[in-house]
Amino acid sequence: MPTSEHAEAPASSRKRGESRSRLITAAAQLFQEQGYAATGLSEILDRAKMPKGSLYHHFPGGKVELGAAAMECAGQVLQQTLSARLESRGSSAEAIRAFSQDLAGWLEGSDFTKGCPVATVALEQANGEPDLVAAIRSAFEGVIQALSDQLTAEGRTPERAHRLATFCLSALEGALVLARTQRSSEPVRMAGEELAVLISDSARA
Amino acid sequence: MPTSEHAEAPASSRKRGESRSRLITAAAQLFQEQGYAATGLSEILDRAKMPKGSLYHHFPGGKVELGAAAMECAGQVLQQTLSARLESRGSSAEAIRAFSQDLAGWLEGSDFTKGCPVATVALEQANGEPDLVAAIRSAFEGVIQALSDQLTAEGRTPERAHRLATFCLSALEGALVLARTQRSSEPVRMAGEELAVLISDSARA
DNA sequence: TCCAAAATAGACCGACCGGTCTATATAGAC
DNA sequence: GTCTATATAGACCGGTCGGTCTATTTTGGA
Repeated sequence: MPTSEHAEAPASSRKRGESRSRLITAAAQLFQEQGYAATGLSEILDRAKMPKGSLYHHFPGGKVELGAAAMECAGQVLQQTLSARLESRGSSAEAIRAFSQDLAGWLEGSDFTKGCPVATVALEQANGEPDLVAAIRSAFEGVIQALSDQLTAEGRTPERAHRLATFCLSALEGALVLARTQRSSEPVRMAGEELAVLISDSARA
Repeated sequence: MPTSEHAEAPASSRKRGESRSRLITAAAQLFQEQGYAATGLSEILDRAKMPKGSLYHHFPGGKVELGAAAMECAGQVLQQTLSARLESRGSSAEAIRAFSQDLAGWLEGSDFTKGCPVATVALEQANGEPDLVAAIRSAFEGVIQALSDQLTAEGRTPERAHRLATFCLSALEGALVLARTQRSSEPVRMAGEELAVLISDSARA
């Protein structure tokens, strides 16, 4: 155990942060696999190996607050994965191709239990808890923005870039829906290919 | 057993069919709006104005059986709407454009409570009840097949047609997810436009 | 008309839901 | 060491869940 933890973050927040993030991770996984309503607090607590008291200590707002945190976290993972691809590959077309392979890998690696961590809750809560909707909206927005920025940097107009980025996310999200029901990552790989071609073509235009 | 059974549509099935379909319709609407797990039987019964006894009379398998019937019904609606567009418009590109406008209209007309009647349940039950998964899979398959047939008739190879049809459905499904969270039908209209262009281009190739 | 099947009606059940509450343990500040 | 957050721990609550069960009403064929 390190002797000094002071620096900028108070030492007392170390364990606090760890417990919080364990809860968020467990919740995000379960919501991703089976949705928000179908996931009971007891299930989350089991996976996080925590008592109920801790949950309501870290998230006084209960399930909704935890859900919002989980959506925010999931959105960041999505966005960071995409951003990493945008940096490592030069073009957005290649980044989308790689990103779709990431998604396909997630599907296969989880036996098709894990698609988009946000979409399941997005659909069932679209007209539900405002806090959840807000977190979900900003998660999607972040992904679109990241892609849109790159598309703009490649010479497209901001309007066209935003359209294209939204379309890419649409296609990948939908492909994840089909992929999970078909238990095949083919729709996602297909979508990645089609989008890469589309983006390349639109660059030439 | 009596030897009756005559004809194929006995009068006794009129009211029976009506009750069944009222339940299916109510269930399909609620599942579409808020998902399978979040919808209680009492809520379905309220909307259908039926007692619980009737539900278990028509659907001895309970919620799962009703859910499967609702998904099947919803899939047919989706497929018939698309098929109608495929017939009325000559080309698949125009049909997709019109179909996406249908979807956008559904969204706006319901204040964004109604997106794809199948997708919500598809995500939350992807690794859940097998009967539901089967109904959902065949619903999607029917839509893809209808579109794929038209694309093939227009001269594409069956493989290419199937790829393209899957991609179209992916893009529209994903667009519906974004549209509901953004409370705007723009993503759907955009997707329709992009797909129409894509299909037209692929015809020239 | 009469009757069995079909359909409606809803009370009732155990299980589990999200949430509250009190009690205990742990750790950093002084 | 002592004191006070902070965090862990889990019993407990009212409500609702899906599902079962027993009546009663309706209905169409004989």
